[in-house]
Amino acid sequence: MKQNGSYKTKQKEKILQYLTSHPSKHITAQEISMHMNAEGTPIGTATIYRYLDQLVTDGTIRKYTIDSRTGACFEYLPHTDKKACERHFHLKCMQCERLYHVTCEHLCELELHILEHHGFQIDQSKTVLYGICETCRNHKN
Amino acid sequence: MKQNGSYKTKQKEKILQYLTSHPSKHITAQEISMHMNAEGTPIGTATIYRYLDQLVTDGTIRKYTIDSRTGACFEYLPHTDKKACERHFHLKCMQCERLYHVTCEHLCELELHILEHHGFQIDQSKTVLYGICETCRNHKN
DNA sequence: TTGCGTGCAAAGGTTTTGCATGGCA
DNA sequence: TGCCATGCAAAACCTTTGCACGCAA
Repeated sequence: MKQNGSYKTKQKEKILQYLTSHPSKHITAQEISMHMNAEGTPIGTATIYRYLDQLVTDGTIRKYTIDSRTGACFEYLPHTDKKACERHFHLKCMQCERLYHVTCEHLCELELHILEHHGFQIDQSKTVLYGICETCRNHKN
Repeated sequence: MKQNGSYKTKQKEKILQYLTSHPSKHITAQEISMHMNAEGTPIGTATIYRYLDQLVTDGTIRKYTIDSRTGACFEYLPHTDKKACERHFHLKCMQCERLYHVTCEHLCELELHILEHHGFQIDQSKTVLYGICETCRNHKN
């Protein structure tokens, strides 16, 4: 019987603290590494990746890749109340990095449609729609 | 005055031909390489990446990165008309990790609705809907 | 003590770069 | 003939893995 994440360590605490103190922000493994070096408490790369993997698995953070050149990004999901986020979708602005919570019947219809016509059951808590928000589009050019 | 892509070569022709013959399909640089090997006309990795970069820049193909583990994917955009609703969304099964491509007017309507009523312009290339696919739900205990 | 966690180094993979050669115009 | 394009190899990356040691419980 293998149980991951059963031990509490200083490394995990520091990494999670860094992630939670920057909610809705893109953070790479490299940034975490450099931050820890700057703090005088370096953490091995392997440890960082292993712990990030655990956090992704248990849903604490989300992993995505905008560009393969810069590598994967990780982002803390600030909603502790998972139920509160069950009934709405998330819109993430790629420019200002703000996260919008949208509750809309269109989205519920969409979910139903995809389930009925495409056989796919969407997990709203894991799904983020990426794009550009109104504010950023207005400020453009 | 530097001008990229000013020369027409056999390598470029073969790569573009392969991409256009598989519209709406995700193709990795590695797949192109292997395909060319199988065809008896191998093309250097660097050449493939350099040309793909050009095609992304001029908008002929689109670059996706669903998973940093497998690297970037490229996809031919069959329609130059941007307002055509022929693009598609991605459904990623969290269980079998398969990626589904869905072209559906409901999704296009959704995109339009979110733009008009929520002021948010979705970037389909970055957006992945997570959930469980039909096959995995049927196989569930 | 038990067994997970950590760090180091090495390996594995994708993508980029330098440089000489090849090929289009 | 000019250059850009190509190919090879090496480099530069990000990420994973193996192994011995450290540390939480």
